[in-house]
Amino acid sequence: MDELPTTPEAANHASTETVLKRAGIDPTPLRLAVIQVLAREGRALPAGDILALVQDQHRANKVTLYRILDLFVEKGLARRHSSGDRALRYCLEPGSAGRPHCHAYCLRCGRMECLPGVEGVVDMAALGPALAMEVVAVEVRIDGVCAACRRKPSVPETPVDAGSGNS
Amino acid sequence: MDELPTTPEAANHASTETVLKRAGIDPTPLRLAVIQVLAREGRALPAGDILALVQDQHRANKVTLYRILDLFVEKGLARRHSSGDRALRYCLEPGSAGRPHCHAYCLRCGRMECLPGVEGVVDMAALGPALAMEVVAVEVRIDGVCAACRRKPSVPETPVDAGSGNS
DNA sequence: TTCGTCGTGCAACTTTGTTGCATTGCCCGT
DNA sequence: ACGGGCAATGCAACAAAGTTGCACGACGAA
Repeated sequence: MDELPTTPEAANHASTETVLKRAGIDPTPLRLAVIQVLAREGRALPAGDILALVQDQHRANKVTLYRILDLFVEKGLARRHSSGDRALRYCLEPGSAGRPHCHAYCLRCGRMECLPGVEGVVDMAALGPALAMEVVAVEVRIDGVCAACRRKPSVPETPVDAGSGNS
Repeated sequence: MDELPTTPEAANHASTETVLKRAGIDPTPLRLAVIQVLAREGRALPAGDILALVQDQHRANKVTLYRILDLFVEKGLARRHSSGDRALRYCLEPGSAGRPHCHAYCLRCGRMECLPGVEGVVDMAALGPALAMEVVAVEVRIDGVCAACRRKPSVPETPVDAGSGNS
């Protein structure tokens, strides 16, 4: 299947090329590299990280990367999300199109994992009355400390906001 | 009452000064101006907007503003949120401390309104299995077009991201 | 061939936020 | 009153993320 699975073995040239073509995107080497990085990582990455990973194989410019990411977002292949830090993050739409998903952001290591879809998680009716809005998207982000980081000796590394001089 | 109500008439000097003191913050003129702007607006504002509003009354420097906002966040008076655009936004904790709330972000005019608390809106259990995380905060943002903007003739001004929606 | 378009690159720029350091004013102990 | 220290603020320079303008090469169509 070429439904953009995010498992590593699926991040091969053939399937990603098909995905690009079906989205109406010319599958250039750089675009293939970008989508393969996104598929391989399977989580929301800041553009800088994507660039670094792509540059492992290709000479690539950040402007071109931003343009490719914009194109992916515009064509519905990828999604742009805000994390707790300053950089926007990009991830593939896992599974079929248009199904938004939540994210888990680790305040300590900065990883942002994709979680299942937002349906059944957010009760839109619960905020319906206050929400006289035509809803386009729902962004849900869980901030916390991931399992891997909790196992670590908890070095206070001031990831986003922590100990900036308490009192 | 000095519980940080966000109604305009409550954004007076006396109540905000009390709020600051009770949070252990020395109520300087600038800090009072900042918290009064936040209380008066009652929504999540980017630092740039806050600075502009504060500067209507005070000479103020952006560095000082950022430090004041950091202090408010650290003391639990205000919250920092990411909007669809690049700037972080700040709003007061409406009501009592520690109760997080959702936001509605208008893609057209950029206003970000505060909505009721997140309890009852996000079903944490629904993503519990996938979430081996110590949860620190939950950020919920509804992106869409607010009622006021829908009534307008809909100038296509591509404010942040428009067409990035569902497929 | 020539033209136009597309993909990419480079440099310069903008926006947002941060850091380092100086200045001011207040409190406190003497 | 005096002087030291500290908290609050300001200024300038910096830093990171992202954007804009323009150039250049490849490639297909006329």
